[in-house]
Amino acid sequence: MSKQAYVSTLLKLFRQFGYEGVTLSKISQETGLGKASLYHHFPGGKAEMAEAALTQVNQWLETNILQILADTAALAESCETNPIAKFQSMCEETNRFFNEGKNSCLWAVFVMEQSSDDLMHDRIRWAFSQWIAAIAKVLVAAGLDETLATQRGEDAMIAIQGALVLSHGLKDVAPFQRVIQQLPQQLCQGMGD
Amino acid sequence: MSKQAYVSTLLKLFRQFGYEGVTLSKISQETGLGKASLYHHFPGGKAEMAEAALTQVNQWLETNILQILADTAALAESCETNPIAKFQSMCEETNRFFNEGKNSCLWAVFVMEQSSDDLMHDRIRWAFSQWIAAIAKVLVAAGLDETLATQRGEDAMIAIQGALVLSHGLKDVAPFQRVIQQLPQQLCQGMGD
DNA sequence: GTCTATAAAAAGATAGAC
DNA sequence: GTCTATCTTTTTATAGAC
Repeated sequence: MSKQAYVSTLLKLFRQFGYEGVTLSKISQETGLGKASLYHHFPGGKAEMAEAALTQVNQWLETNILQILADTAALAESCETNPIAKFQSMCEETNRFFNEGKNSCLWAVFVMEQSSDDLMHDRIRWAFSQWIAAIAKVLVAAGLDETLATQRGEDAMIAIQGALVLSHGLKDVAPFQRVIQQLPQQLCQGMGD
Repeated sequence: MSKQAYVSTLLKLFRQFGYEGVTLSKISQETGLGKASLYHHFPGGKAEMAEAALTQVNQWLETNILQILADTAALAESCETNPIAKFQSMCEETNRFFNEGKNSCLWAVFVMEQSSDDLMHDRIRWAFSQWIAAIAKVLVAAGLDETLATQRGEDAMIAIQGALVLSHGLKDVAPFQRVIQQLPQQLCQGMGD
């Protein structure tokens, strides 16, 4: 089992139970590693394990979301008039990442629990900001006003995070599914359609 | 110090740190009660304390939100054409309850953390459902299609919960403030205006 | 109703053998 | 790189005096 696989297990646990809800015993059980072995891979203990999980999420954001949105190749021309295709790709990735709404968001869990120290919280804030800015940049390139573009980026974040909370609360992924499906249109409303 | 005051302290702690993040030591510190005294008031221990906090939130919902929305007096006539005043009252109450966006939502924290047992989760699901249904009922009374009305109720929940998450993530209450301010209009869009 | 004292269990973390 | 064994601290919870 590779280190990446261990981190994936950590991510699964932390986003499911929160930082305080995860114990080394659970981690040991899920990874199959003894506690002492966990400290070999993560000398900083539980805190370092949570950081590793956060790193994986932020890397997912960079690789699978920010890159798509910032991509100026191929679709560039049509995107300038209507970037809906980019937002559809973004939503597909997001839907997959959150397992159709059944997973929770590590950022939300850590932030709501106030378990993250200043350094972690800064990295979470960075993630939210970057995602919003990347959406806004696409919309500005398509001709939208900058203030409105940023607002729509925020609204997209709000919709995704809120839908995850509601779907978990209702034990029904339908709200999340609806949000994911409507989001591209909403982001592009009033544009070249 | 009355029992209600203790429960308010419990609510403050649980929504700030989550179920697992709160320890009896913290509770003892914040309430000024010794641990043994806490068990006098809440024989069921930490689980019962969390239930009491949830009860207080759900009672707030019934008293300050559901009642306003279901109220058929006074404003009834004008509300039939445009219920925006009711939604403004709802948003004012919500804004106060969440301390302008600086508080988190106990439902969201418990649900995301998966700390709540089936019974608690059912009470949280009830809360979400009732709030959504109450909004939808107002909109239906004002002439909106039932399916669309329910969708708008869900969207309101999504907006509130998502804005809380984002505002905490960004350490900036502006997104929550904007959502609260825009919500009444959004709920009533396309109606008697 | 509150306290001191204490128990019992579980938590995070380390030493040292293999 | 993984393990067993152990340590320390913290946590939940209780007994019993006042």
